[in-house]
Amino acid sequence: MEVRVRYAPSPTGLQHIGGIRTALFNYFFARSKGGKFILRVEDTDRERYTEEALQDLYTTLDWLGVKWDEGPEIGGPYGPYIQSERFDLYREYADKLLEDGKAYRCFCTSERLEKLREEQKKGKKSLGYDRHCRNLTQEEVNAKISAGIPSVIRFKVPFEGKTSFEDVLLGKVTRKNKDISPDPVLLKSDGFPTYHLANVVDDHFMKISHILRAQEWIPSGALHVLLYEAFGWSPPVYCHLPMVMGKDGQKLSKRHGSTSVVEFREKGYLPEAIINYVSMVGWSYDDKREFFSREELEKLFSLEKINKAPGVFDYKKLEWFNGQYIRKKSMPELTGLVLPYLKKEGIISDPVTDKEMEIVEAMMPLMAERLHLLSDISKLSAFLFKDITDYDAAALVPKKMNTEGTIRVLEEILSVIGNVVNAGEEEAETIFRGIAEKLEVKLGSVLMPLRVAVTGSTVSPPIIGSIRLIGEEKTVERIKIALEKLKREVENG
RNA sequence: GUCUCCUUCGUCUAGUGGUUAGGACACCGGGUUUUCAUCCCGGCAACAGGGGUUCGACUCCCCUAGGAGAUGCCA
Repeated sequence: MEVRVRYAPSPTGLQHIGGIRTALFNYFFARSKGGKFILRVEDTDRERYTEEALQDLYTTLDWLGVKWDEGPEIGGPYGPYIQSERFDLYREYADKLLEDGKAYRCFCTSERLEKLREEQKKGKKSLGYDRHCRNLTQEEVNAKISAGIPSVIRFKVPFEGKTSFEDVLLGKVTRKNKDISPDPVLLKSDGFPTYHLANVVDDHFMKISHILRAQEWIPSGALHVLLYEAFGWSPPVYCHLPMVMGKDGQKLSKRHGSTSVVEFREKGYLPEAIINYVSMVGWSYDDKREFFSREELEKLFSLEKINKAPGVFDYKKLEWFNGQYIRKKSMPELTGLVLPYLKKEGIISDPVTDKEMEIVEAMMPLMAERLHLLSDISKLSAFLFKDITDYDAAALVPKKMNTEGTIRVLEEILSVIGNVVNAGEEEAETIFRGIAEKLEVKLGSVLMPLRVAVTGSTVSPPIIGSIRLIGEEKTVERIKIALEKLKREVENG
C-alpha cells in the first residue's frame, strides 16, 4: 500500500513549533517510505481565518525546504486541497448521514449551549451537549426549517458499545461510546464542516493511508472511526504523536516565549537547526547521534522510534544547535545570512557600500564562533562601524593596575600602533609582548586597555584582528579619546 | 466532574529480563587563549511509589500517585 500522509493545518495563526513538528514527521515518514506528502488547508473556520496565516504556512514550509507532493498551488489527483473549495462535498456527506438517520438537525442557539455548559460546570457534571434536538419529529424539524431557524447537523453517537482504533505507537485505544463527546456538530450553521467531518471525508477521498497527528486528538479518534463506519469506509492507520510542552509542562503556547517559526527565523535561527532540534523532541535515532540534516531524516525517520511521552521544548538546546550549524557554514554563506541583520540595525548602510562589505567579509572569521543567533552579529560588530559613544572609563583600567599605569600602556601602544596595523598577526603580538616586558606587566594588561579603548567593551573579538579591521586612523583616534578620559581622571583625583 | 494518554538525570533521550543505567543540552570545575566565544578534559545528576511474575526486573502485569490532553457551530 502506498504511504500517503498529510499535514492539515488551519490558517488561523502563524505556524508554530508544534505544528511544524507534525508537518516534519509526516513529511519524513512519507519520504522514508517513498510515499506522498500532502498539504491540505483546513480553512473551515471562517471567523478566525486570515490570509496572513495562509501565506505564513507557505513561506514557512518553503523556508524549511519541505515540499509537498500534492496540495495548494501545485494541485494533484485528489484536489482541491483547500477545504473551502470542497464546500459542497461536506454538505453532500452530511446529508447522506441525515438520510440514513445517523445524524440529525439541531436548532439549539449558542446562548442555550453556553448556558448549558455553565450549569454543567457549576454542578460538576460531565460536559457536553444534552442531545436536546436528537429526537425531534420530522414535523418539528420541517416547521423550524420553514420558520427560517438556523440549524447545524449533529452526529448520532451510539449510547451503547465501544469503539477502538489501532495506533502504531499506542496500540489499541478503546473508548466506550457513552464516553465519546455527545453528538458533535458535523456541519455548522454557515454550511462549513467542522474538523470531524472534513478530515474524515477528505482523508478518505484523498486516500490517506496514515494519520500522524498530535496526541491531543486521541479523544476524538474513536469518534472519527464511528464516522468512517457510518459512511461504510475503513479508517487509515493512526499514529498519535507526543505533544510538545513548555517549561511548565503545559501545551506549548505564546506565554512560553517565541513559538512561531517566523519569530525564530527573524531572530536568526537557521532552518537546519530548527529541523534538527524539533525532530529530536519525540524522536531519536540512537544513543550516539543527534545531528541530522533534512535529507538524512528523509531517509532515516521511522515511526518505531517515536517516543510516547510528551517532550519539553528546550530553547537553550535549540540555541546550541543553532550555534553548531552557524559554525558549519562557509564564510561567504554566513556573510550573506548576516547582512540583513546589519542593515536592519543600521550598522551598515542599505545597500552596503564596498568599503563596508570589505570589512564585513574580513570580520566574519572573528565573528562566526561568537554567534549563537544570526542577530548576535549587530552587537558584536557595531564597534567596527560606529563610533563608541560612551564607555566606562573604569573598564579601561585592568585589574591590578592603576590609572597612571594604564596611561603609560596606552601611550606606549600609541607610539607603535602604525607598525601593529601593518604587521601580521604574530608580528603584532610580538610587538605587544615587547611593551608588556618593558613595563613589566602581563600581556593581558596591555591588551585590555587597548581593547576597551577600541571596542568600548571588555568583551570583544580578538583585539589585534579588530584594530586591523578598523584601521590605524580610527584606532589612534579612539586611543587618544581614552587617554584623555584617563588623564582627566588623574587631574580630578 | 468525566474520559483518555503518559511517567529513565533539571531538560531531550538510549535502553525491549542479567549494563558500573549510556549520550546530548544546561549547570559546576579545569585546560588552551588576548577578554569573550570556540574547542578539549572532568564533575554533578535519573529508572515516581507499592505490589506481583521471575533465579533475576528500568525493562512484563496490576494498583496508587503525579502530569498532560480532551470534553466548542476551534482545529
